[in-house]
Amino acid sequence: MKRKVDRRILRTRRLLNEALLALLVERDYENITIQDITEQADLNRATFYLHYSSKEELLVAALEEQFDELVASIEDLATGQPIWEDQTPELMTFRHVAEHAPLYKALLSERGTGYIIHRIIGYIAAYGEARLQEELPANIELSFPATLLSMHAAGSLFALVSWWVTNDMPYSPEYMAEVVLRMCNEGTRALIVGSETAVS
Amino acid sequence: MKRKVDRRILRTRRLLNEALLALLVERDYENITIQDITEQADLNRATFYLHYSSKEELLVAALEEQFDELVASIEDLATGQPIWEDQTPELMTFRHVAEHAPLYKALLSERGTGYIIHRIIGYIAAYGEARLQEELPANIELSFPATLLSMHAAGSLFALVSWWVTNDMPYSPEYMAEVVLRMCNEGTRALIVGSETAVS
DNA sequence: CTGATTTAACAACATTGTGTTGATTAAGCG
DNA sequence: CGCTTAATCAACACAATGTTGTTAAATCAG
Repeated sequence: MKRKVDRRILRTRRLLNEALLALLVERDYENITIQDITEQADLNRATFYLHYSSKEELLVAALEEQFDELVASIEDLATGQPIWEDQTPELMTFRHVAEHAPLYKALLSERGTGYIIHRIIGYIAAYGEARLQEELPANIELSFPATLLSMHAAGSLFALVSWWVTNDMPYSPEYMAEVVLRMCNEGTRALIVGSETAVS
Repeated sequence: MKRKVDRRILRTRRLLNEALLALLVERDYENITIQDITEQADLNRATFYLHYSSKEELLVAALEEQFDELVASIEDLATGQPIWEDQTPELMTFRHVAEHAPLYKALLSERGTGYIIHRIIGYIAAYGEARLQEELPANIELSFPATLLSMHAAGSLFALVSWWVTNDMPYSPEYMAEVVLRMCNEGTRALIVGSETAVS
């Protein structure tokens, strides 16, 4: 049943994997060619195509390995003894990203894969932040930086719009807008200091 | 001050713009070459380089035009008479996306520019949804689909992590995790039907 | 351990896209 | 009208792609 995987295959995939991650740190993803990867890994370029059909496929494989490592450490938390009680998955995530900062920075920053996505989310966030500063009266202040709040809302809106249009718009625009508004507004309310409920 | 732009320049840019958007609907962004674009626009390939230095630059220009159209319609709302009171920017956004569905679907779907981003957000959302179903007792139900809630949280987490690592981690992981948790949890609480506060 | 079989790795190939050049044509501007 | 400059065209060297058939190495049966 469980056929032994050829040692060469494992070795080659690992080499390609490491080569891509190494190159990602020092160069934009878009500017990394398959030639570069195989050259870095000291493999023939044709060998690449025996394992992956595109750069994207390799990147996904490499990333999933990274994520699985993160998820595994989170799962360990669930089963094992919690060292500190405040070790939430969210905190683990930020710690994990900090640990592999060069990689994630290369991957998520301006000139990486998500160039356009970044622009879109940034565009939404900038608009939201401007609107926030207009609408917030002077006597109300936020307990968190407005930028974080804007990024939160922009990310949520982007993800939901993206999911919605990709899945052929299974709900009406009105319904989706209501969901976004309620989720973001309730979250926002928690961060406002000095609102009328606080003046008890 | 305001020098008149040569009519030929405007014409060429508009043609390139339209050509790219037209091609985006029927082909993946990655598989569209500059040759294709100029061919579709009936322009010489060298002409492209007189205006843009890369495909990405053209795409950004084309998208910003789209967005500006959306923002303009929102701004109209703010100054003009509101036809219906419930026309929020969020609703306008979903309507705008629905109107240009083929373009946005091509742009945001699996095989578009944001292939990797999509995978990452999807990965986070799937994990979150699984965790949600585990932790939610049977007697508590959501007033919205769990998938929407997961996408909301995943989008928020992604945007914040992305912003954080891109800006060289200006806050501690602990602080960031607290922000994410509070914003998302408060939003989530609003969507839960049957929690103890509701059983008054 | 050994030979037969499988298949990964390789070198070489034709093809396609890129980015730039310099000379020519033609459209817009005052 | 004449000046300016955008667009065209042909040609270029270069880089990356994806696919050949061949060679070498790992696996497995006996």
